[in-house]
Amino acid sequence: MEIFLKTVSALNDETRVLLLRFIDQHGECCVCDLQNSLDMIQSRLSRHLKILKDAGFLKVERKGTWAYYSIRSPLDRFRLEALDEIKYLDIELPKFIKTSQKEGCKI
Amino acid sequence: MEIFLKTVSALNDETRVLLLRFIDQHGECCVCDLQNSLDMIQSRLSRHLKILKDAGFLKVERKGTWAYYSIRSPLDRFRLEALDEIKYLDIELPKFIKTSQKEGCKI
DNA sequence: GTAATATATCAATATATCTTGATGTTTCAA
DNA sequence: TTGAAACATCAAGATATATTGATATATTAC
Repeated sequence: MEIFLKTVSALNDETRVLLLRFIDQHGECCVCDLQNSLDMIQSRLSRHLKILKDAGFLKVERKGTWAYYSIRSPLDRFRLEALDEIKYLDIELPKFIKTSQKEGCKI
Repeated sequence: MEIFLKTVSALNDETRVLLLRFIDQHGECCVCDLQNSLDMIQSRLSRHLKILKDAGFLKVERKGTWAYYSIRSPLDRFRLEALDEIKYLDIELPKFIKTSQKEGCKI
């Protein structure tokens, strides 16, 4: 029950649904990319990423000071279905603004 | 997005997960049956049933003063998956105490 | 009509969650 | 080792949600 509720409560926020959709669409993103692309302040973003990670949707890989978040794989059936459901929501997806590695981030 | 969040937030509560599981298991239940079986006060129950109904999981049929709640059919894919996920949670399901119609309810 | 029963809704309080700005931590480069 | 960048976490306030007891509505029996 606990795990189910953690999974569901992670989905229960518009910001996180957008994050999932965005990362699912674009693949691996670092936090500063997400900050730029989604126009969110860093603490807010960090919090939501943690919630999605703890709920089993995302994984992180650290490279130096960067943290790259991507969809965890494999996902179990229910999480996959959720992701699929989100894919077909009518969300206006912001453009991916990639700053990391290109010219440094300096957010 | 709104509908998805409504669906998900309906799932985001232990009481409602139990309710869904119970009604899914036993079929049509009236509120007083649920009160007896799940040992919940009526206002609390009524509120949660309304949330589940508004989120598309349940339907109500009124017979006289009784309100019979059951799983809405057909359910879309995501709601079905959610219900299925709930079915395999390790929930201790209370016994169904049927009072309605047998000898009147008088809760 | 009146009373009683089943259910729904409201109001108040308690609890959880989200947002923001400030502060910590880690890594890298000079 | 010092400074800067990327990220995480904390504290405070704002907002949302859950619980309870009280009240409202609707239906039935008399």
